[in-house]
Amino acid sequence: MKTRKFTPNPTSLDYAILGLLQRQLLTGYRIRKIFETTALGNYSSSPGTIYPALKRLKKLGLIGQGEGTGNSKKENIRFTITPEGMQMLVQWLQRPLDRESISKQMKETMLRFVFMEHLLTKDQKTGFLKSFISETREYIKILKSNYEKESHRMSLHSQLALENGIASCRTNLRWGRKALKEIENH
Amino acid sequence: MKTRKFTPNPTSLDYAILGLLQRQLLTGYRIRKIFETTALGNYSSSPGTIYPALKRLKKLGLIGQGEGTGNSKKENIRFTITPEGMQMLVQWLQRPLDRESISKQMKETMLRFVFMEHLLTKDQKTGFLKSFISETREYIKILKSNYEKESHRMSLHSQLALENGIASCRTNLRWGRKALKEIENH
DNA sequence: TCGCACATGTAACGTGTTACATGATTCA
DNA sequence: TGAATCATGTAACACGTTACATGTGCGA
Repeated sequence: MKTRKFTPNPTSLDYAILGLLQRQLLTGYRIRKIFETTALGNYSSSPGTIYPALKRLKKLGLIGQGEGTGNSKKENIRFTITPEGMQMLVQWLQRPLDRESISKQMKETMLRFVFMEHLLTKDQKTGFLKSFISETREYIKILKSNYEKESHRMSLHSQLALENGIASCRTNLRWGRKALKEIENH
Repeated sequence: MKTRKFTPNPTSLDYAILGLLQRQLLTGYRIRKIFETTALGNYSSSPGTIYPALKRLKKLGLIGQGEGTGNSKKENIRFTITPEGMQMLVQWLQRPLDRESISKQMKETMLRFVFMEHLLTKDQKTGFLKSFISETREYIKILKSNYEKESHRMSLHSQLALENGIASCRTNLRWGRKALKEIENH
């Protein structure tokens, strides 16, 4: 619903790829396998998704080809992130958190949290978490007042669903506080 | 990643619309407003999403036009769900829960939970929750063993992200047990 | 040598997003 | 009368999904 520019911004998937490439050189296939098998792999691993994404990232100059250290054709470890790609990634990581980030885009938010570890300063990271905490607290308030005002009018299942939403946010809030502590003590 | 038929199945959005229409007659605009304002509104409310969706649901015979009780042009309360639409909706509600439902598609799963209230039998509803509970428990086990095996190799932020995932699942598990109790006692 | 995992791609298709357009009704 | 909201739509575009195609290298 946000007004975005028509010139297409990188997708969440694009950032996920950049984030992976920031730490290690990978082939398209490796990236697919990571999305397929790991917990972060919230994204599709199908070739029809990954290869076109790599293509457009390359066209935008955000990634480049690292020449295969190529004895066999196998380990042609391929893609590298470019300085421009790095800049893009960091910009994404630095975006302020809003309501959507914690209500509808928690997975993307967690991804940002993971990727920022080696790319942002300690202050930026604790700032991120503090903002996460306050936004979440705020959101819980809204959900709760909503619950109190409407629950008598809501059906049982709707009530329970809303309770689930509130409980999830509370869990996130606790997690945020814990994470903040751990990061503050190095 | 599931092998789906090429003939397009209804989207999650389509089911959301059917679910709303099951309880009340609504105009396209009303539906948009619901998606825009309510907690369930995980879906886009833009006209470019809703009106084409309504069009295709109508073409599939899943919804129909209720003639406006039309004094003014305003409240031409429009769309109704057809028997075929009802059948589709119920089939969706009855789908067995799998790992994806509780790991990646929690919002859709909650939506199903809300819509099944008046459409499934008590046994079906408790069955749904029992299945939800056991799938979630199973998934937590996997995440935990993953954590124990890998955490020493993982970076701090990755560890914390995984902890968030586990905590979320635990919250869902607790919620499931609570919901089950409430539904079992009428 | 048979099959499987590795590895990369592409074409067709449907859907959501953005952006723009139009007109009616309500209310200040 | 003019602004805001109600109400419906469409065109261009980009993206993900499905399905198919192709070829290499390795181990049984």
